[in-house]
Amino acid sequence: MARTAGSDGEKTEATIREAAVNLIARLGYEAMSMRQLAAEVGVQAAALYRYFPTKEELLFTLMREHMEDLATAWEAARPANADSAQLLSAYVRNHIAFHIERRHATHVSNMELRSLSPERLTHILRMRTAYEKELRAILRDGDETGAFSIDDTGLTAMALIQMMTGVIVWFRPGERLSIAEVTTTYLSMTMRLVGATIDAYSAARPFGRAKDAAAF
Amino acid sequence: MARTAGSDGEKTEATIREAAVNLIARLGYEAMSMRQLAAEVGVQAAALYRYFPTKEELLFTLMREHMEDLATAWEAARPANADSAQLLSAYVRNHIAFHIERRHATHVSNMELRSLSPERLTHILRMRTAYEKELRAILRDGDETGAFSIDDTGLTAMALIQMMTGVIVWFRPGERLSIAEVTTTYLSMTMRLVGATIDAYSAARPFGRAKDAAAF
DNA sequence: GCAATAATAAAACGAACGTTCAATTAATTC
DNA sequence: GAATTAATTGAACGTTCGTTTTATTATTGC
Repeated sequence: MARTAGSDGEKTEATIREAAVNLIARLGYEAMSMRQLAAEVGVQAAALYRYFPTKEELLFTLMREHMEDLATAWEAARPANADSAQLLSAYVRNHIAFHIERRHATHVSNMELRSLSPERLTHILRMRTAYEKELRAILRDGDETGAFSIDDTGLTAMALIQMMTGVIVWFRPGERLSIAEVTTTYLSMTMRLVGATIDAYSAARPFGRAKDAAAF
Repeated sequence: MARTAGSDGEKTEATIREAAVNLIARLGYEAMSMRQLAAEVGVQAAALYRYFPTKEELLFTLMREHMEDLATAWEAARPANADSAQLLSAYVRNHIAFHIERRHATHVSNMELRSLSPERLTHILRMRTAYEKELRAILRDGDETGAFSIDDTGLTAMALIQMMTGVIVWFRPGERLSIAEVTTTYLSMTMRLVGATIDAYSAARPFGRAKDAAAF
């Protein structure tokens, strides 16, 4: 009938966020109804509007925070005083780890862009572009200093990001490959792709050849 | 009012298919209404049901035919009596050309899988797996004969397909790069990625180095 | 030109949608 | 322990959805 015993706004909001990410990832934003989300949370649909004014605002919040978290993770993972190969290695490691850990949120951020209003879409795309720009800068630097040999840095950056993000499509934790094995193989493919010199390549991977990934 | 002057079933069906691919690619399957589609075709919503029994059957038809066309295109493009590098080169060329040419249909086939019933989803995934299997076989052969040097053929196949299909996300005809330039650069990246030997690499690319792509 | 058939319109169906509003109860404050 | 605030319910609103039914007109075959 009304306020329920033990109800807590903060907890409810966190539960909504979590349930929304999972439901949208599974069903898609348009296919998920507010009533379905409410049922998952264990609440009536009207209660959701205490935390998010509209369905689209809920989607936008999930996406914006995901992009913010990605930027924060990269800032923390970015090594100081590192050469091109080390920077690229750190970028790849962080990207794969982050996206595997947040498969559902990534799925939402990649697939539901068209459900955003133009202004909100621009906001998210700007954050995404800023993140991709970091990779382009690493590739350009490496190409100029001779650490890499790249035909087209812009195109290569897009190819790398699509290749890495694609992991979430097929990767399932606990199956044939571990996260460490996948990361090592992707690092190997990345270094080959950018034409990294052997020295730079080895320096960025001090733990042996890719074939030994299982030893991680 | 009823049957309109000059109306023709075959033409109407073709128009529906075309409009549906474009609308679904732009708005998403769930967001596109049958009334919207009908308006685009220039017909009342009820008329659509003369050609497709349900909305989902329409989606499935678009996807199935897209996958059939992809398989057919590869059969035609596949060279006989070719070595691993030539086979891989043909696969990459065909994949990129096909997907750029049918950006919208590819978008639909990749993004709207979750709107299919389990049986129809299985059907489409089976076709997709069969197509990907061809690439895995090429990579395995090349690795065994020494033409390539690959850590994990399954993982590499997925990475390559995601990288190549990703083209449709950012490529716009008539902008900075031509299809030929994009294809050449992707070929170069692919050959590096699989660790192709220089000989096999050059043999598959008789028109010079990737940097010369603009001359195409 | 008349019968048969193909192609469409117009209207309606029930169900589901996002959202709002008033009422109600739990927790907090003083 | 009364007043205030926080959290939620239940019912309802108008709209839109996919789909069906019935009637009507254009085209085709004889």
